[in-house]
Amino acid sequence: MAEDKALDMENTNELCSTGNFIHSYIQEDLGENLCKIVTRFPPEPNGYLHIGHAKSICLNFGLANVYGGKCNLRFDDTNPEKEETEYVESIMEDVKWLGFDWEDRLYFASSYFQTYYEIALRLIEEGKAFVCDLTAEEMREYRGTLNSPGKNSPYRDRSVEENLDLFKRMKSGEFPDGSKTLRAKIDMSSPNINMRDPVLYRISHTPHHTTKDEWCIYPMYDYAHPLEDVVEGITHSICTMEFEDHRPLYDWVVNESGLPAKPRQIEFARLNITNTVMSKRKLRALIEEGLVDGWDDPRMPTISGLRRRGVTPEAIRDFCEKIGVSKANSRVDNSLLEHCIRDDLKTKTKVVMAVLDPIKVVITNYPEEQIEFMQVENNPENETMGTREIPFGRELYIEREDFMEVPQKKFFRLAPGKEVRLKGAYFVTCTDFVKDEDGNITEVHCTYDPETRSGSGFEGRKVKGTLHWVCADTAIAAEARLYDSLMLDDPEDPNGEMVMNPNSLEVCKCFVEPSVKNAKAGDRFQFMRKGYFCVDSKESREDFLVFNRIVALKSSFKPNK
RNA sequence: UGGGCUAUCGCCAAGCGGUAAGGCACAGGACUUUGACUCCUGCAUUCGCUGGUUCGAAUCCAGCUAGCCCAGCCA
Repeated sequence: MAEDKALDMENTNELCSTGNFIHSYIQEDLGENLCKIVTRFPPEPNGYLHIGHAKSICLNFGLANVYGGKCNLRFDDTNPEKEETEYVESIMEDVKWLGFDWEDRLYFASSYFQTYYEIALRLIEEGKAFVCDLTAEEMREYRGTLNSPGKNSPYRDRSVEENLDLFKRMKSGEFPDGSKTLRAKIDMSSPNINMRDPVLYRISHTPHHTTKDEWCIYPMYDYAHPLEDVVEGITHSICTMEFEDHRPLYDWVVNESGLPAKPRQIEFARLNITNTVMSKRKLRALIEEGLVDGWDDPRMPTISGLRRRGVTPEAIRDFCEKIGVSKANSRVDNSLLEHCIRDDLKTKTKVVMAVLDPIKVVITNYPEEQIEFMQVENNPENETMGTREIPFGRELYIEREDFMEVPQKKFFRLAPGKEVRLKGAYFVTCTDFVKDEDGNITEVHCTYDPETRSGSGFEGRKVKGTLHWVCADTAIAAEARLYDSLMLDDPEDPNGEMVMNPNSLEVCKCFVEPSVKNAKAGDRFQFMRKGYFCVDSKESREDFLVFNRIVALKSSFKPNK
């Protein structure tokens, strides 16, 4: 036991130098009488999780893990108008998929409704809360403005008895939505608007996703959240910056709760990524307007979209680690996410050949009807993945962009008279090509040099370019979906308009080598020189594979414009 | 014109009074049967600005400036 503790301290000391500011806060607290921390991830089940939530998940579960504490999953379901069971299910699936485990600590704010109610009753008895009859509009007027203080509600001085009576009747359903609220009695002249007698409870007769019509009064976030934390014994309540102004109210509720726990609220800056829409409101609108194929459209920055796209949880976790945590507004470059994805996939995917934009190649000196099998490594960087055999024949497909009738300078690929290596096969030299009446190239003719067979040890001469290819007779026709990193034309449109980038999805009729024939939904590959791909889990069929490009490979080749 | 927060390389981000970590991006070069990967090399005499304290300041003090958040019976 003592040993464990010593080990823990050693770990935390190490973290001192590399951790973010939250680590220092926790270490301060740990130094006093705290020996274990408890954090929580508290989503409202009103939509699907996105990569911004992943940052919070990694932070909360990660912190608990580092300090030998626990992290709860808690649904902040205090607003029946927005919440649905579909969302709680998807959120649980996503958190699990990301690799985190809340064990038996799954909580719902809604399961504490009775507790909140009892505490509210006590607050009323202590003269710290009152029932207010002001309409929403009147309340806004009484609240004052950013620059001027508010004034007390005319209902502020009701007697304890009257308040108790009214609040109980609110609960029993006697009053319509919006007719009354329960408010904290704090300070209408506070420079912090959150402290100007904030609403604690409102009336809503909308059925709730778990409690159905059991309640018609619902606690507000500012009242419920601190209580949830106190009840669960949360030590560090980590949230985003916009709640910083709410902290005095959070602390007020914690103190008035009468419960011993004293959670500390810590705020950090939410995640923004270049070219990426992160507003839940906008993501929902995209779906409602039918601009995307649901929450899991592979272009979406949702966890389910990233998953369907083929991004791994490891890559997302690595990304969340690399971006750091601070209080400064920031926008992380999308290239960092892409880097994390490639970095994770490079040693764990099989490298296969697929031609996305095919042009036929005829090896004129190769025997007709002949097929030979070439052995290639499944992943040159990971020998444990073994080798496979791929067929080679007289007619092949190569990438249209790998041939140029008039090559630009430093073009290492095929052009009349030029020799290249076909990966895993032979050197071929372009001797001729065929054009149709519109001037489009329809066929490239080459000769091959039998001496140069891959693996033969041929050293006679070198070529600069190596092309991927597939054998025309045995190739499998498939579909590849390429995604532009820009989903919306202008993700930060100041007017909030959402216009899809017309190139956000490009569908290619492609050919893949026969070895991928039995690929299953979710299987990932590197298509040599083209990027990482994943078999689509929704639309791929056994007899017609559909691949999503997860991310392209980097390239220093600059095509002339 | 109230309150809160933030400001270190193109983008993130360490730094906590002893003389600017790291990652991404980018640029060169080596290697290469992926123009990928890998490997080298380069990339802030300077920390929003101006003063001050100090032997010494990104770090302390003062004053500015800029950006973000707050006036839901949303979270």
